[in-house]
Amino acid sequence: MLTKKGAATRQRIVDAAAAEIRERGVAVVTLEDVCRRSGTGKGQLFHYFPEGREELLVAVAQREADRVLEDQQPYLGELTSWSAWRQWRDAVVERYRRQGTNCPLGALITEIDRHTPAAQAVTRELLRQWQRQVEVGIEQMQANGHIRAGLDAKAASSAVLAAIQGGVAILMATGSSQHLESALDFCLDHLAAA
Amino acid sequence: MLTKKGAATRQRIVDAAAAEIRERGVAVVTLEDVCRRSGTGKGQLFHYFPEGREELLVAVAQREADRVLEDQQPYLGELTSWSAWRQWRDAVVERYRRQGTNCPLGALITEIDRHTPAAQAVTRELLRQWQRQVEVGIEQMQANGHIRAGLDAKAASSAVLAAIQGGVAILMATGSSQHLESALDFCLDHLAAA
DNA sequence: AATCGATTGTACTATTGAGTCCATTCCGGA
DNA sequence: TCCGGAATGGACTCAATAGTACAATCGATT
Repeated sequence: MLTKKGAATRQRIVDAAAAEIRERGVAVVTLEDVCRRSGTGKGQLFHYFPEGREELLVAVAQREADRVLEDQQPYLGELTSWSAWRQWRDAVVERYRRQGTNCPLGALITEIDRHTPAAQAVTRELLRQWQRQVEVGIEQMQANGHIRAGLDAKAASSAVLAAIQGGVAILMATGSSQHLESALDFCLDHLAAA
Repeated sequence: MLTKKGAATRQRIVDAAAAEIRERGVAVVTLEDVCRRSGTGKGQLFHYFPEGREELLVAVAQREADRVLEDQQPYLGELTSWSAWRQWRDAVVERYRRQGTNCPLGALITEIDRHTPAAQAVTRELLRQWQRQVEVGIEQMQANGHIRAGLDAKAASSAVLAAIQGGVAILMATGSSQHLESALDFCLDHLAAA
């Protein structure tokens, strides 16, 4: 029901849509743009995404969400020393700096979240996994005595996630990574003081 | 060139557009929806917003931006004691909780910022004023000895703004204000420790 | 009252873009 | 080789909506 060739075409469509959206914004990208860029036609697009545009956008959102976590590895998974935390911090800043003032995922969310529970699920799952990994990092630092054991790791990881999201949001709006850097440093300072 | 009656009509249009967008999302609101709700016609709309949809959206964004700061008063302007900071914190949480999972301003920004410098300016000006008021609050707390003088007020206010923005973003995505609260508490803790 | 610009209502146009249809081609297995 | 489902391409439909045209009305000023 889905040959190797078909899977490849489907992937080309998602890639093309993701690229178009990153470059020009979700609101202005049409299905024809996606077809042109992927070298396919409406036939294929609706063959692989029977629900049409919405279904394609969810697939793109999922792909972008996966990339977010991938781009933070291996640092995010190994937060066992202050130097590892700093490397992770730099990786996050660098990743979003490169992305510039476009936030494909953010734009997708504000556009489709309200209508499609599937898209909401993508967002929540991303946040959940991301925060969980930060939380594990904090617990490891507590285990080896670098952070006071009394600190609420869950609350602290919530704050770290919020700091990143906000820093990124401001980066999108202003083009400057200064807030993101200040916010992360502020969090690391407070963790180190604990 | 703009009578009292005309100004009132123009305002009705902006109000109607803002309400529709808050309730249903910017992507799905049409100019006819706005006309119907404001009791006007296309004629008026294009009379008062000759550039059409874009110009109207910028006006709505400006209005929403103004509300953001208004809703934090009088607390934001009087951050001279820890109890004032806590009241402000509660006002921010309450304000965004009420707004729920809709972020009219955020949605407007992701939809129109790329194309219209005017919209970018609205965002930046809001952030600038907001952060400046927080910074003043920190400086006041330093002046009366509640915060260590060595703290970099500009960096700290950047972090506070990012914490709020991120907390709000996560509130939009998940419906829970937990991250916003944790992030603000985390910031206040760190300020108090300084 | 006469005038003139501001204001208002509505019918109309032009475009765009999502989604459909269907004929054709490809390709792996019997 | 033949078959059937998967894959492909593109022309076509149809609805929605931004924006225009224009005639009618208001209301302040003289």
